[in-house]
Amino acid sequence: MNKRITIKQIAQALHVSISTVSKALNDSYEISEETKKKIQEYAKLHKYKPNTLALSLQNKKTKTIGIIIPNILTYFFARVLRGIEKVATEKGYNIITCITNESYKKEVNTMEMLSNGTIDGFIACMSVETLKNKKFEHFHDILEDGTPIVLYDRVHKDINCDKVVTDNVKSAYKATRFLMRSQCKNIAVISTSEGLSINKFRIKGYLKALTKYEVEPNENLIIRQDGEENLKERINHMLDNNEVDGIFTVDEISGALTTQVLNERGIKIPEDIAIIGFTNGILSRYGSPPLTSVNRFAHTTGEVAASRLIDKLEDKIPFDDIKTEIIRTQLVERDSTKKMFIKF
Amino acid sequence: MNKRITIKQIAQALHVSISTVSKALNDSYEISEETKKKIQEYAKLHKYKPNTLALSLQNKKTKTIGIIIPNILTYFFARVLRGIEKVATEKGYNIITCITNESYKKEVNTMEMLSNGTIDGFIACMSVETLKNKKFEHFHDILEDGTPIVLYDRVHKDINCDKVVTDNVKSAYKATRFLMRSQCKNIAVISTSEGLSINKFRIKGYLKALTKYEVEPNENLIIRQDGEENLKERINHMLDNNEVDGIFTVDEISGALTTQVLNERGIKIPEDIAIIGFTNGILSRYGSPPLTSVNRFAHTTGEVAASRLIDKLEDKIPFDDIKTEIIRTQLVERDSTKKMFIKF
DNA sequence: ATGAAAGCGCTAACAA
DNA sequence: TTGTTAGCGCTTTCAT
Repeated sequence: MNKRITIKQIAQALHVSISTVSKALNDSYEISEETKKKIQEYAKLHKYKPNTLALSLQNKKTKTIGIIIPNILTYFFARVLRGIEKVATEKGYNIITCITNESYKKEVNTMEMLSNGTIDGFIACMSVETLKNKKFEHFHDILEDGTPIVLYDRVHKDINCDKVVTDNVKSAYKATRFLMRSQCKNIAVISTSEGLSINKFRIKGYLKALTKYEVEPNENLIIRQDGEENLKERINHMLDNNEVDGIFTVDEISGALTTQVLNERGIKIPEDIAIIGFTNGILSRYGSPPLTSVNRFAHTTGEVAASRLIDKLEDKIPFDDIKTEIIRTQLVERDSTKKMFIKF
Repeated sequence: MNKRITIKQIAQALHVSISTVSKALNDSYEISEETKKKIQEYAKLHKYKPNTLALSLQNKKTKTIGIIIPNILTYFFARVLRGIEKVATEKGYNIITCITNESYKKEVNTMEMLSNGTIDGFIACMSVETLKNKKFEHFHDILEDGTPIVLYDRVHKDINCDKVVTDNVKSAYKATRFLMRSQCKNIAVISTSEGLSINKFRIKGYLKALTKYEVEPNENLIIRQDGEENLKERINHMLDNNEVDGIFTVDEISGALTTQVLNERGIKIPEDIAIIGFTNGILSRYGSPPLTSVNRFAHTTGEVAASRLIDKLEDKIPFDDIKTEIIRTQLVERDSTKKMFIKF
């Protein structure tokens, strides 16, 4: 079935040696124009394509990098992937993408599987499970083998490798301050997937802003939970029992769900309650109303991670030159926040 | 740097031959329990892992499949990928994902690149560009080489391979009929990315439903265009000049944008105007209000495609047994349509 | 029970 | 200018 032609077959057909064919196809100066031409034409005619596997085996380089993604349905990760993909392609690398579905086991399996010659390096984001249980053995093993890893978004100090992250505390601080400046007095915060330290950092930023501007934090205005079950009920409950005029939603889903609740209650956004979101994704952009939110430059995150890894693979950076890159965020103003500001 | 141990090194260390090691590691009956144990222990101790590349070169099978995705930010595709990923993993296959960004050139390049030993088969969705220009040479070439391809979502009859698709006409027909049953008299339809035949089929289904129930199609109620620029303006314009009480939006973005327009105009959904969407994704689910829509079972699409391909790779189906699988759709009722129905 | 040798497709040092 | 040979890491006959 497989009709792919090999160098050997060309050699036989043309009555030359294998190495002559190899050299001719690589346009070596050693080969006469005449035979070169003959061989190249024959190769073209028969659609010769070098076998990537054989080449990789030879060079000990596969020119492909492994990407570990916890959940491809998360818009942020999909955009990171795109960023990675872009620079990988530019630099002639393939990517092999694996989705862990937030499972520790899957993460370990795939990473072990790939680190046997299939890939030159990893760009990875840990699963929630891995992070919770702090089981990092597989990362240590792989790094020890000399395979570079760049971690993005979710990281941990116990893993000594390159990292690309968002400054969550600072960004949340700025978001909260923005609400305060636009005259919100009672600001709530909502966070799902509370298991992630990332989200904890965001709440930290929120608290920091309150403290800084001398607002007493109110635990009744802080909703933290793991999934999205009952979230709308909890929000309703909070609104029933508290005065709220601004809500900082720490992830996309929370933002969308909060919008739904406010709309259902007939509350005007932003006049009655303003909303500010985090991770400016599709839900923020296409919501009703579109949400003001903290834009995370997912694409840049992917680009930076890929560049860093490839530079390492190509020995432009020594293996043990470890760095953590912090990707800035930017507030994108849309219709869910008020336009009048207090200076302070 | 790379400390990965090879079979050869084990052989040297233990003063046995390479083939003995190979056999021992594969638990061959030819090797004495004693040496087997010795070798296996040594291998374990030194974390020996067989080199995947070498194995693939030998077997002429890589156990990896190439996935071509036009745009990873499209929720539908991301979900298909997940479905593929799931069955691939179950059956011991890796996937190597490539994003074409709807570019013909990128599609050709990556597919050619991969079809040289790197992958055993493809699961692909053509770029818009490819489909528009009807340039299918690369598919023909690859199929001719004996590399199987399963096409999903966007297909063309000139490519003779397995396909997994949605019945767009029928689904659109049902969606439109649903609106009519819920007492909508003047139903508009909105479609972006009109370049795709898929969307044309959906409009066809809409027209079919109208005709069937003796409603005269009105061109003023049909918006078709390629991107999302000015879409909101056009919708507003349509609403200014026509009586409309139901809108069928043929893709997720149209649905979200239509919702925004209606909300901005203070039009009540579904009392004044009902909306029904297509491709039940994140925007429909988390919109305000959540949209009733045609659910496309993206996950199933991916699963079916992967199963089919792998069956072929493992010779459970002959290469030239070609089939087109049609994945059914299902209407998911949410808050954007009325609950009262007319029987007809 | 163990080992030598050939080969998967290719490159590269060395010989001719 | 062309060819021979060894080797990348591994499996698999075929000897021993």
